[in-house]
Amino acid sequence: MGKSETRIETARVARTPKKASATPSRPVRRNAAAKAETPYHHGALREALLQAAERVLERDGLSGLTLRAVAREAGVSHAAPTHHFGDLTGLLSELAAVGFRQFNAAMASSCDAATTPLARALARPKAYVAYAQAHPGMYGIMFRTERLDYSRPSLNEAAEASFAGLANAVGMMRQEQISGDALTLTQGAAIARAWSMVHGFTMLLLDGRLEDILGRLPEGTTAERLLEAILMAPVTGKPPAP
Amino acid sequence: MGKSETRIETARVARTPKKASATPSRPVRRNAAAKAETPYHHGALREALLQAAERVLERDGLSGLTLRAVAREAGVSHAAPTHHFGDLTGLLSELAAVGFRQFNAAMASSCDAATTPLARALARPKAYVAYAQAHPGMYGIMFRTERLDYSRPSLNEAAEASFAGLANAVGMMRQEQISGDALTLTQGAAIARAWSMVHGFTMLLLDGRLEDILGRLPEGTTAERLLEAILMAPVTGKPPAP
DNA sequence: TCCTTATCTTTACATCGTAAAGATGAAATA
DNA sequence: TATTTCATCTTTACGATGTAAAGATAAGGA
Repeated sequence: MGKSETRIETARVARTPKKASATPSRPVRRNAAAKAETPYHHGALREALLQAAERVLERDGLSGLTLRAVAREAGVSHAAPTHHFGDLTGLLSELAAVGFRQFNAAMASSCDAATTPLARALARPKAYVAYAQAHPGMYGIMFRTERLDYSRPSLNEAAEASFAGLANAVGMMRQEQISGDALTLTQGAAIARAWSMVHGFTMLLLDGRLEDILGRLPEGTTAERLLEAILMAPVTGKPPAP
Repeated sequence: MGKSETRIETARVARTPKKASATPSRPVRRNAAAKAETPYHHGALREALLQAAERVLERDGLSGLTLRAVAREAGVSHAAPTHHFGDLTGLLSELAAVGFRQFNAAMASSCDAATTPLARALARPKAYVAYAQAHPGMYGIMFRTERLDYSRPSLNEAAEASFAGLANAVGMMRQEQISGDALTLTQGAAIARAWSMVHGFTMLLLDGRLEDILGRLPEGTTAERLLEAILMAPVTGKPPAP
């Protein structure tokens, strides 16, 4: 077990196995993304591991994202991540924090680009779904993993910002001031409804469970168009009969 | 590895290790649920494994549901499930099918019990969330696992029935006849909106992400009350201003 | 009665997460 | 400058898991 492991795990740069340092010049290490911003040879491992994790996630999906695979991708030993993240939960949590920041940035820039009130109202949910479609693995880390530690400041802060942005957008759409403290039932329901709808739509879409509906719609109807119809209906359509 | 495994895995009835069958009477086996309905000693293993899986899931959660744990719970060797389910995916898929059948039955009986039109409209989504709250592990198997094989007839059929029930309920609420073949964009949007909302609400609720909202609501507001408010608003409330 | 075959057990192996001990070099201190 | 300290990384090890393959065992038909 240990033997075969060592044989496979060392698919890296062959870093001076014992002490035969024939090249006293800066030992290069880092097979990928080792341009010049890594000042010394050890300082940027944490960041490198997070980038490697993102790469592994996009390449091999959620089930391929293991501690050892990330270490392999970064060119370090399989136990190296332990010191920086402590745990698999730690790595996933920090990666989820990265995802939340990307996610928030994408929604913010999309909202800023909108001009008309209608576009402004649709920009955020459309950017939400678009991010999830573009980064399904990352969205899975953020919302599908049960193994996240929200007591970590970075994750807590990023997720909180995401929620605040949502609540703010809903409040603006309802032309109300959201007092960060208390909420009326109607306000809370509006926020929860918006979040539930877009989150549920995204999950069902990523899981392929909307294919059944999309296939029955008029030829060439895209998921984005369906989302628009979902969002527009409660505003312009007539309410369902009781 | 093999030694310690054998030592731990055999926490069962000590079934005639080699050939020293001192008791030629029916070897009892099955430490749990071995009343009299297991006719012989091998016939009902498939069913027994599914029940064991459900037990393990409720006791140890989603992460504790492993092939070996299920076999252990059923009192058989760790490779026994392979012949019946082929794979971990197979076991999870069959278990998800069981869950979908329970789920559909719960919603159907809840709908039948409703009398007023309003109660009839709220019964299905409330039963949806109630089932998920009562069986979070099972709901996770059904909707959170990426490892399901929908080509299996049992799972495909049960999930399809769930979708058909939803579409039918939405159609009845809109007082329309759903032609099983094609859908207008408005119809598809109504179905997708209903499903997205209740599914998203359930996921956020199970993940504890609504605690933030629930804590800001008037004292003692329960998740069920919030769900009611979400569902009622688009009917009775005024639409959000553009 | 014997043999075929489905069912279950043993054994084995690669992989994973995690812990603990050993090596290594950057930085602080003298 | 020489030495020590300590954070960082590697080795080694262990239990657990999924899965494959071979061996045992009993049921039912020949």
